[in-house]
Amino acid sequence: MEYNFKSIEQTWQQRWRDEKTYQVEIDHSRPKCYVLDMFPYPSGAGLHVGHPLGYIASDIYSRYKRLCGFNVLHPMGYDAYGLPAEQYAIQTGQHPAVTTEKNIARYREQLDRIGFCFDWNREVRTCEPGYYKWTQWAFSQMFNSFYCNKEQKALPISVLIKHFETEGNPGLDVAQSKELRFTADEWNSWDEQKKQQVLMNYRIAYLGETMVNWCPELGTVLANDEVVNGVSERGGFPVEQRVMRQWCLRVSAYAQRLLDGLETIDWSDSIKETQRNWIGRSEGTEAQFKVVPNDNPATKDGLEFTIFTTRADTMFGVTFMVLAPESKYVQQVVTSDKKADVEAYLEACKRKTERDRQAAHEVTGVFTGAYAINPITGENIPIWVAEYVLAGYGTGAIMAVPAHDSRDWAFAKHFNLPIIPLIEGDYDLNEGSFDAKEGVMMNSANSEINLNGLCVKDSIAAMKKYVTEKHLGRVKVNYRLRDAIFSRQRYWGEPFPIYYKEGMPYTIPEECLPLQLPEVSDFKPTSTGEPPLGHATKWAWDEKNRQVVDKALIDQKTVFPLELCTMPGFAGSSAYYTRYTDPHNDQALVSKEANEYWDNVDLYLGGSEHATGHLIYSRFWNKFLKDINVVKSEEPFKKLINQGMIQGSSRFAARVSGTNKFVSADLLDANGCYKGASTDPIHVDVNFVNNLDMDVEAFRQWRPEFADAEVVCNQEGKFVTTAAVEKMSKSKYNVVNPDDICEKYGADTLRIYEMFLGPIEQSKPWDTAGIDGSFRFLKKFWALFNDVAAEGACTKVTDSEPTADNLKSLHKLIKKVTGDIEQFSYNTAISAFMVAVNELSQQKCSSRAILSKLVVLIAPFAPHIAEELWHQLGNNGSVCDAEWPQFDEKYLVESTVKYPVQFSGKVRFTIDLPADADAEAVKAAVLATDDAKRWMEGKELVKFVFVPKKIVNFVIK
RNA sequence: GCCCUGAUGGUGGAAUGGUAGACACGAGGGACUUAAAAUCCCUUGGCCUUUACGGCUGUGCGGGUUCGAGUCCCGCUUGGGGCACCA
Repeated sequence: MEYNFKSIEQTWQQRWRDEKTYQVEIDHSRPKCYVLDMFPYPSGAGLHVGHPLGYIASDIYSRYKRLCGFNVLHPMGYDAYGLPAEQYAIQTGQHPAVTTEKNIARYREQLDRIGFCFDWNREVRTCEPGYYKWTQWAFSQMFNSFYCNKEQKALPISVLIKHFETEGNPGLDVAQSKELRFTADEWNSWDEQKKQQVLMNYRIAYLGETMVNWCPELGTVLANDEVVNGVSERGGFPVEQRVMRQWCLRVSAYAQRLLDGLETIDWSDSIKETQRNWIGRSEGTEAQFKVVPNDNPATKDGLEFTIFTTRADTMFGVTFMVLAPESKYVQQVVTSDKKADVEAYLEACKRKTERDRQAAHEVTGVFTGAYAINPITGENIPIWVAEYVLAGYGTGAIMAVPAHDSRDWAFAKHFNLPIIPLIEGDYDLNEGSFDAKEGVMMNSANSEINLNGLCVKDSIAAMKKYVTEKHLGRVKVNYRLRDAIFSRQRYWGEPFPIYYKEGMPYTIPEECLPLQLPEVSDFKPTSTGEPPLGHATKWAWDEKNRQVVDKALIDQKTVFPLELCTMPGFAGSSAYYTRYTDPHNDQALVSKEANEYWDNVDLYLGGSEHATGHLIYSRFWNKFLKDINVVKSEEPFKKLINQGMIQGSSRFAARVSGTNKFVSADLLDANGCYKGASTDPIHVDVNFVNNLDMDVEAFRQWRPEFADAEVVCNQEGKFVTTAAVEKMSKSKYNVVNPDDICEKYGADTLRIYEMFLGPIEQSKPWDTAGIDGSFRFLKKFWALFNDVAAEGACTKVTDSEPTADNLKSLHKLIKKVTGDIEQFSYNTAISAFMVAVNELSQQKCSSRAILSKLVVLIAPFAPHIAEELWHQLGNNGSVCDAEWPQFDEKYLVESTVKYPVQFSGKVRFTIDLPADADAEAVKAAVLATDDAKRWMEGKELVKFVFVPKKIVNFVIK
């Protein structure tokens, strides 16, 4: 019987569907294991062979865990809302709901062919009302919460209101947009609108007037992680800074918890480091500087401002101060004679885009005419304004120490300001500053404090203590992490459950969710920032009747306008892992029971490109859900593996420049010229190139302009192309479709080959040529059971007793494969299979006992062939419910072991020794050999090293 | 500039500090076949003398630790990624 992968795979995929083999339920008799893939955007291009890489890896792990007795949750769904889906819809001129539906169907079809063990009963789609109800619900919860720094958790906003009513806000330690001061009496005297305004300062989901990344081309604002090098991540369109009223999530309140949590999870160092950089914790000191009164009225009554520094030790070297152009202190300190200069400078700064500012790096600035008093030295130091100081970080003001900060140094040099060295050592301050946080202090003493002679680390500590005790400032931690901008002026996203009464936002009652996305006449974004939901006619909230009504009714007393923006892509993807554990629940995001059992994700697979986006937002979202007692774990993803990208391997045909003449690459000279004429490499479709040999006929048929091209082949009549590794993409004609591979080789071969390609975390190019090896392996595997020439199933299997060699091969394999799967080293596991299959076929192993275990071992990797053989062997049920074979050391014990024997580091001979021999016995046995006698002659034994089963080593003199 | 990662044959890649190059592709040679496909066997890091089951050399470069280093330490070169006028 031949290995007919096509019918095997069809049969079993159908049976898995019919018998709901992969449907799982809570089962308290078994431990759970939650294995998750990052769900895909159903893009219009469909899957290429790179996409399933992570899915295959997680599928193997899921199947393995199931065989080990775990109740495995392995779901899949679609991240269908958001920019990519909408952009695709706009490009194709169709409604995003239609294209999304179509793309999902295509994705599903492609995924099904590969034989995954997803529980499709738990599928979620972020764009379905039953799903986004809970995205909206979570948003409402955030709106109705604030973050208490003392308890380090979110609390209901009602707690805060109660506090305001009785004590006002002094003494509160909460996360806030800006510092406010008011008493209980003041609070109680305010009207509803004013109270709502104040509360907005504390809500976790809040409406803020902030500087945002506005992308005119996409017609929407973008979060920081969606902007790369000043252009949009999607599309690469320019992004400008604008102040807009936007919904924001107070992610920054969770900065410390996001940082601390990294210590508790099993993620790669690089991705943790990326998140640490993104959070950007910086511990330093805030210090107050008094402004010397000048002719600016604001300075009359002892104006002071606060700076932030990580180098408190350098306060003796401050020679000037710098304010950010946007700092409110600029207007308050500037003297009348400098006012015009300063205004001109601020105007010039405003005109620059974020991108100009990032790229230019020129030294610019202007003197305000004002002076501040250095609290340590008492000296007057000039206050400048310069754009190198950022308003958004720290306090927007710095003390400049040009001797030990390169930016301050460049500024001082440019404007000829004094530079005072504070650290001993031979560095040249004419060349640059000495920035390193090391060395011994000097020039740093007054009557109260003396840092001279201390090292930098100690003097930072000493100065912090001094500043705190003298009430000159305080220890302060700053984070780079900003609040997430949560509004998008786009159509295809979750509507906010928000309506506006007297200009202030209110949430739609929980029972009325979901608030469904309305139909609109035109869903395209506008460059002015008017959201497409503005076109919706039935888009107003009737507060009394608790329903969505026509906008025309807004004149009525109880009908109010609804929010027009929608939520960003990451809204729906932030808590989807929780929803999978209880996907059909319409009473809660997740039931207590489901969360108690399934808890968080044990293994999460996905690309590292989400390090500063989804993986931060999800962690934030989960922490919030924990604070409001919806989930029990602090972290959503215990272990994370970032699969590498599969790159394309492009092929090029050389075309003589300016002609339609193609020349085989081996006929070109070293400069790529053919008979003196230069050539250009032209992308050709990899699907009609075998290795480097191009099918000329297929090439001619490929595109009409090549149909009558002149093609010069080499002497053997072949046309040779050149190759290069590039991103897999349509425009490079290097896309390989998994469907084609499944058609030609089968899903099992595809799975094996993708895993065999290399470590899953590494990026590597796809090369279809190598797949034959994996296909051959499965054919050999099949041939262990079936005589290909004969009729009938499992004709080669007998009930004979396994031999010692059979058992050894099997148990060696069990040990290796088990260990490798646990470590996600699938490529080496497959190598071990190849070795084992070769050994067993050489041994002519026919033992049912051995072979049925072999089938279980291969099941995670090649489930279809495993299922087929499992049944041919006469088993009932699915191989999925078999038991993972246990490894037994006793079959591996060898009677003798070959040892390489070295004398003083050099290998000289090998010797057979009993496997259980101890060091003394080995030493005696080796020394008794003729070789050893020769090497030992006239020498003295200095040291003897014996590593069991590894090596025997004599050091002689 | 700071931080994280990687560098091993023609290629993808193996190697708890213990015989570097497993396994696979490709290439070369051979068997079977009218032929092709499929299958099977041998060779395959480099360089020497081929008389061998032979010698030398070899994991980006330069040092070090060790009886022994691809692996550990120090200093470089270089690819990839992150952060960045963040005080």
